[in-house]
Amino acid sequence: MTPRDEARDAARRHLNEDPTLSLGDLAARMGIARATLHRHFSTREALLTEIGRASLDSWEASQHRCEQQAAIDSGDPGRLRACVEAHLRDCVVDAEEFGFALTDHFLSHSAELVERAAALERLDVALYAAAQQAGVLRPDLPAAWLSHAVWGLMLGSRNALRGGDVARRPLEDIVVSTFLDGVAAR
Amino acid sequence: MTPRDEARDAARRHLNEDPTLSLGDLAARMGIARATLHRHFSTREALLTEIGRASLDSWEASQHRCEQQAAIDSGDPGRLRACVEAHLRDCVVDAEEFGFALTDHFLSHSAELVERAAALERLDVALYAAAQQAGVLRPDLPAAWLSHAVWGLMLGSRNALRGGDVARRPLEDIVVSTFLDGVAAR
DNA sequence: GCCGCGTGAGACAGTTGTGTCTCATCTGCG
DNA sequence: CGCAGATGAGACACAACTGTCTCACGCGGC
Repeated sequence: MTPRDEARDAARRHLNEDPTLSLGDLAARMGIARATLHRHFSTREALLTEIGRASLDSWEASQHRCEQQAAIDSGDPGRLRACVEAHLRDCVVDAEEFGFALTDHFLSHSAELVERAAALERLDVALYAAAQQAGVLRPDLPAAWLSHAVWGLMLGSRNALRGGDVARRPLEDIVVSTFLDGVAAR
Repeated sequence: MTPRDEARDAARRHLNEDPTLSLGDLAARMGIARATLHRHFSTREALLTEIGRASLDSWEASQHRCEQQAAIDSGDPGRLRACVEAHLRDCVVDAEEFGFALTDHFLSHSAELVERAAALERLDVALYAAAQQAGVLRPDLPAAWLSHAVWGLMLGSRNALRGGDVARRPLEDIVVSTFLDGVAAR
């Protein structure tokens, strides 16, 4: 972990708290001089891009960890179901750590990041589609919608956590169960 | 509809497209002079607050329209279920029209709006809790979480729509069904 | 025609954030 | 000790946005 990476992670944590922080305020909270921040990241955009990359790295790592592509190729229902659930749990963690990036205006206009995110999202959609094919997920919903729903639930889980409305420990189960089973009584 | 209200709605539409618009760009897109915009709304905050109020008005109107308080008091499962569903559909419409307000940094820091939103949310949470009590919704999830989940699905539905991944017409059914029934095959 | 009102256009100053630069200080190492 | 590299502190210019002001124009009512 280079000093630059450490600075990036510290900046991410503080920006996750308050995305409106100016570089001056951010450096102050990080306990370093603004000049030092500029030495690591020449511009604000460079810093945000770096954080965005780290966020996509984490997303991609989750896809690899649950062997998403292999699960898709296998078509095995059990494997697909496990993959969906594991990925969902990772998403909750990412939402907690990178949440602000999900709605940041700059990040959602950076061509590089948008393109890479789109590629990762395509694999997620492929996973959902394969799970539908295998009878794991309902076939009557657009696979792309499932991806948007997960994204929304990520934001919701982050807010629930920050608002103190749901404890951290049961959160993942709650999100997974809400997504898969719905909230209606049966 | 006063000229001020018309200006507010026009501004809302354009800010919904691009929340980063400066007042100069916003006025240009509205086809009026920046000075005229300032005559209607003395500051940017005044404009945003006004839009935020309109958004909360719409939320409140939805609660009245489906007689939310009466449904809660009645404890009638059929009524509660209808109320939850109707409210959810209204939320999808609001997300489409006011979506940017859901993640706007200023709006989520305005004491007036935050307080009023909290009051409206309390009634929503009461609805969900009553629906749980009546056996309409699962009792094992925190009622506050249901409110966060709806909020997240609103954002997700807005994104799905803007991304062209889901058509407008089936969207409400999709959101309602995802929320209530979940996405797992059965 | 004349006047009042709202509007467009543009100038203006103030504020804030940003990026660059300089200089003093500190720290680790030879 | 002497030095190289990194850091903190602060000055500086620049850009963007904002809020205020003035002035000219056009349009409607009297």
